Amino acid sequence: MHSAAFQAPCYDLAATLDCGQAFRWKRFQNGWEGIVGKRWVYLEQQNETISAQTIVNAGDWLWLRSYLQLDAPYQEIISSFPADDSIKAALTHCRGLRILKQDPWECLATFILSSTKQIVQIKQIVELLCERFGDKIKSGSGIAYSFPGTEKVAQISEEDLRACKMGFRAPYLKGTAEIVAAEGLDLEGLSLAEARERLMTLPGVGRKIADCVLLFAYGCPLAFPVDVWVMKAFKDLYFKRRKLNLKKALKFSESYFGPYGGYAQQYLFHYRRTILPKKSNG
DNA sequence: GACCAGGCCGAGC
DNA sequence: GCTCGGCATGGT
Repeated sequence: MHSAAFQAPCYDLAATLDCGQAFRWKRFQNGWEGIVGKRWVYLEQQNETISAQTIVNAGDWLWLRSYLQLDAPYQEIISSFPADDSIKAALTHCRGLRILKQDPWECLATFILSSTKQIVQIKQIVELLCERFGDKIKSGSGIAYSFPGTEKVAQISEEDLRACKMGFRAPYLKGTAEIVAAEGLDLEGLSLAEARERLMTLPGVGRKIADCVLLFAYGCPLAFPVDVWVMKAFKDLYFKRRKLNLKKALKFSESYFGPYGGYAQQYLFHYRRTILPKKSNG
């Protein structure tokens, strides 16, 4: 076992790992187990410290610092939000919620699988895909599985993919895997709009999924995924007596929330999904 | 059983 | 440009 400890002030590890931006973390012992790249990792938080354990040599741990975004300018981020009552409430509800920096292919693939699925189901589909087609990895509880790469997924038959319960998303995943295996996924040097446009050429990838990938894997803090929960949050909090459609929501998302809008999005998403539904779901 | 889920795509206006 | 139905499957 290899261990390390990291200072992590204002970091809510549980909220961050379980808020629906990543789908492979599981509660384990007093913390969380997951796979980052080809490594199994156990994470545990105690106050302002996050401790980590791996089975294989963890090297300099920079891969984990990057994944957890431990060096993100958190105070700068949250103080850049508009100071309205809705943002304040969302911040109070989940202070310390962070945005991870995931592997681009895994993020892209899992969000292709996410459309019109509940988060618990997305996790099940991803787990099946990894168990059947990922590489075996030693874990703290026995065996875990890596996320299968583009070449691997491109080789799987649509039938076998559907058997992982992904339904109509199977040809999208396979098609995107084929393209990314051949062409890569390098968005270096592209503007946000160009990167989004490029991602949206892939099968099964529209505006929402493109923005998820840009926010959760490429570190673009202006990407702002608008999904059903964000629409509900906007209606409840910002468009109470006004009509709202997707186009208006996108315009509002781009103009109102500032340079770290994507972070604000995640706070509103988590707030609306975990607190407000108990009051009303319309 | 009805309704909905971190949507996208193609057809028809 | 827009709206709308279809798409698989399982949770609530």
